Amino acid sequence: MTPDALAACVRDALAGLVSAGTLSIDVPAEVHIERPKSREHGDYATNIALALAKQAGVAPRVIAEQLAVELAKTDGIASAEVAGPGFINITLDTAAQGEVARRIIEAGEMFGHGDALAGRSVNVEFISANPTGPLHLGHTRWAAVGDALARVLTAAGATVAKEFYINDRGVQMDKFGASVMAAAHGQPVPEDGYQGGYILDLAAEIVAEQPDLLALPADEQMPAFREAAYARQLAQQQHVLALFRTVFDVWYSERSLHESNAVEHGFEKLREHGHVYEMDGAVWLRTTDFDDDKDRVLIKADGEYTYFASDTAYYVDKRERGFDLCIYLLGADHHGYVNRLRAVAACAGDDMDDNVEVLIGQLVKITRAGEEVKLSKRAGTIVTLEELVEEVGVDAARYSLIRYPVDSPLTIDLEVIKLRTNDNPVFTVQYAHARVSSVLRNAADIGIDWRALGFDPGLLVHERENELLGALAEFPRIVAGAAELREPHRIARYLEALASTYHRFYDACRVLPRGDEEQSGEHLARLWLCASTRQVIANGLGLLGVSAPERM
RNA sequence: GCGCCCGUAGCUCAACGGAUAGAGCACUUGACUACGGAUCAAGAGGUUGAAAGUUCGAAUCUUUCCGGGCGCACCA
Repeated sequence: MTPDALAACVRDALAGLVSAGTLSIDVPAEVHIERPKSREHGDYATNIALALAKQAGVAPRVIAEQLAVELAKTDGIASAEVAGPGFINITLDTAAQGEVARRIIEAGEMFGHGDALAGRSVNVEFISANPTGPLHLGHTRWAAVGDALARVLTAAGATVAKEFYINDRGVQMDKFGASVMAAAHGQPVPEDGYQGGYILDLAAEIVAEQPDLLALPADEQMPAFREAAYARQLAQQQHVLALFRTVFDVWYSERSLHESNAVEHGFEKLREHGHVYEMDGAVWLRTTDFDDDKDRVLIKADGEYTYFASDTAYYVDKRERGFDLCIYLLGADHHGYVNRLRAVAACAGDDMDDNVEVLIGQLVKITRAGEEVKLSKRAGTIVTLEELVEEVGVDAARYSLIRYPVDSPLTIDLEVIKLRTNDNPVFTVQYAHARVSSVLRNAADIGIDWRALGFDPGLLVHERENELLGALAEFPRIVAGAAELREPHRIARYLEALASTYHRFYDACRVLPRGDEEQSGEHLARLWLCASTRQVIANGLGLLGVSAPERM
């Protein structure tokens, strides 16, 4: 019996009361089933009687009493009791609870997957940095969270594409080119250029491979250096992200948007919907029709398209490529874009609540043993994605960035996430996986083929077994919730609780026969419980892009 | 000035309007003839920034303050 199945039982019981005339309500589509914090409150609890009291015009406890009687008759439910103001505390039959282990093993890697977002085609755009330098910490939070979000949405049934928009057009690119060119000539980079040491490295690489660039006429030389440096810097970003296990399905060049006339096309599309007008020699989009605080210019008085025009065209292009939900992950310094991006969707004739979502992530602060690491481009103390991975490893970096909700500012201590102790939650979770793997290895070594032998779920009667089964049964709901709320950190928090629950079980319940002890049904049932725990931890870590080691 | 986000244990942070606000670390005290002790058990630690409101019930929703972060281009 899973929480979802139990919710269906509660709905059936309500429908029964309604048709019998004892209750006068509309049977709700959703019944909230929760796992009580206190074990004294049974395996599951529901507040449905409290929620329905007003509509029914009856005291919540009265509804609860009637419903509890019905529920207690249901197969798989051992008891249903009314508590407090009208909660119903439900205890399952041991066997009904234990069946969860079988379902997990049968579903394998698919356990936790659902169909809540089936049929949705989702574009998740994140990072989208200029190709003018290395990816830094601000990008890194999204590299981890965006990738995990895409995995979670996929698990919820959506078709997902991860997309990186390359800002490869405009004055920043020219400054980048000019900086590299200056460095190649051994000159100081321009005042408003890019200062980092990587510029010198890029210049040296390019000169070594293409020395003839230095001899080009002045007006051809900067573009030549710009293009050579662009290619190398983009490749470097792609390489680093691949190491970080964040692999994009689409790298979309802003230039290509202009070269394919998509900007004109997007502009025409907006014009068709009637939100475009001219004023002071410029062409504007009336985004104030849809909650933006001011209208935005599409074409400047000098006839040039604005960057905003690219954004609108890019949105139209995504929709025409078949995505019905465009998710943008932006840093807090871009929160002013939220309303205008939503307005763009509305101006293009879309539903700004359904076709577009903008998630804002707060900034990341780095400390080392409690001391803040100042991030300064000029002083060269920027922490790059590559450096973070070199220092703490991919697993610790990804996990540490994912386990916090993105709407609060985050402080990460480099010393802490390197620790291989409980200070560092990623190791707690990975250790639990390694520990359970070890038990299963030992079982195989002494010749127990648990999978072939099967098990009796009714034997899992220990309190710690019950806790663990309950925690495992939660996983599909956790995944669905993380997808619906776009909050992958829920997976991490769940895994930490599951790891802790497993350790408590392990401490109290001997799994394998000792010495010359006979192998019993209890041993087998516990092995199935272990195997299903390993499966769920592995599935959860997989959603975060973190490895699940068999040994550590 | 206008707008968005945040404020929870000493620290880093959880908690889709639910029951006694929870974890980890740090602190105190226990459990090792160990299926991986990288573990477990127990204790202490809180006026959820403040005040009012909404309701059976508020850290969560509303309003007003206080404090912190970020943003308000015919830049990209």
